[in-house]
Amino acid sequence: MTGDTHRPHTGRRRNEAARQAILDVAVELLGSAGDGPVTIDTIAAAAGVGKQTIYRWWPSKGAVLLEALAGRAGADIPVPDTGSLRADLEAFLRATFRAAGNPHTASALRHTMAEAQRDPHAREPMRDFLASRRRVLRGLLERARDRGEIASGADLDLIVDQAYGVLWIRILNGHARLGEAEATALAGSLAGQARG
Amino acid sequence: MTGDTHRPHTGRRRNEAARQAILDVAVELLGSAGDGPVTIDTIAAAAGVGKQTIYRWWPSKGAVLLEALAGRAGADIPVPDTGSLRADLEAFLRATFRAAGNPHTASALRHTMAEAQRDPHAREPMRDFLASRRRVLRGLLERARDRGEIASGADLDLIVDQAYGVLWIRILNGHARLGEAEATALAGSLAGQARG
DNA sequence: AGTTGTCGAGACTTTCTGTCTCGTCAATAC
DNA sequence: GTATTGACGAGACAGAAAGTCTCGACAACT
Repeated sequence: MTGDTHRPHTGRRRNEAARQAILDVAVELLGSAGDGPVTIDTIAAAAGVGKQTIYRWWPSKGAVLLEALAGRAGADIPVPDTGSLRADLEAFLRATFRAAGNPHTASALRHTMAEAQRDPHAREPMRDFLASRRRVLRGLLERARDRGEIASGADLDLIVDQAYGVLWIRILNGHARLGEAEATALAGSLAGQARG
Repeated sequence: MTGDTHRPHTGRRRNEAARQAILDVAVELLGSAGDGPVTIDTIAAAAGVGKQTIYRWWPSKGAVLLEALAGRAGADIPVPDTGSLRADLEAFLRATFRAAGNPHTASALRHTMAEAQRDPHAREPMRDFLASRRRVLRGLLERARDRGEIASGADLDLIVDQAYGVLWIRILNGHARLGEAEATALAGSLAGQARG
């Protein structure tokens, strides 16, 4: 990720402060844009930046939004390793659901997922982002499997998708709450399912 | 649903053939629009209809797409009632995953879900559509609970969301297959979870 | 001092949504 | 049987937003 150009690179250097300001503003707008859409002009204006500066470094709006999201979401989610599947699952899902239940975060997730459906440049970053989140949960399950708490033939990816599936469908459709109580119930279900 | 106006209603009547043509074309375009977006002009042109005819009967593009989707999806999904939770779940999820795994249907579902995130007029129809699908699965679970196959205190809505959550996150993110094998595995997991 | 490439700013093009207008046509009222 | 009413197809129009292009200014390297 750290830029090491092989050529000496003449000319003015990229303004990292502007780059960070763009991402900061994108996260901010994504979180507080329940009503209107997040536009490039709004981002540029709020970041004190020209539009071309954005398009010089990202191929599309969706790419900016995805990088902004990936830089934040998941930052505050611990990776528990207590030695108990049930306890690990509960801690992880409670933290995850609490974060995703926050209206700002939920708004950001909704907007970015919608953007990823229409912007090809956002599809792969979104896949990468979700893959990184899934990987953490899968690692937790693998440790439980190594301890013998999960049958060795169990489909861990299916368990992972059940957990994040509940999260995403509730964020996108908003038909049910997404809080710690739901996380605890889900942890119990999944742990029981894995055991059987 | 059948229109019974109280006033005699003078003037030319609504063209039901045009209405149906619009919905047919919308479904068709939703399924085959992997690349570009589905636009109002395209729908109007393909249906041989003026744009205003669309906006006279639907408040927005999203409303058209949602009504088109709701009219088709779920039409071919049986509601099994074999007396066995495991068998019912497997039959239902296999049919559901097979339908959703079809590229045309998957494309339609992705587009509509994205549209529902940005178009307020599409949010409620989408909620209604998903609620109707969830209701079928929940009914299946309730029958199993009445038979004693599921603990009476179990959170049926959570089980429902685990099933549809897997479906939606895989449709939207495309990181894993969505076929009958996956449906069978999921049915086994959920049935085992409910039993415990 | 000259070259190169970024900077903020903003005009511009393109695409799409949703509105408005027009002349036409069908169903009811008189 | 003619007038009224309102939907019809067609398409011009306005507004929003993405993404491109150009400008003069500025910073880093030769």
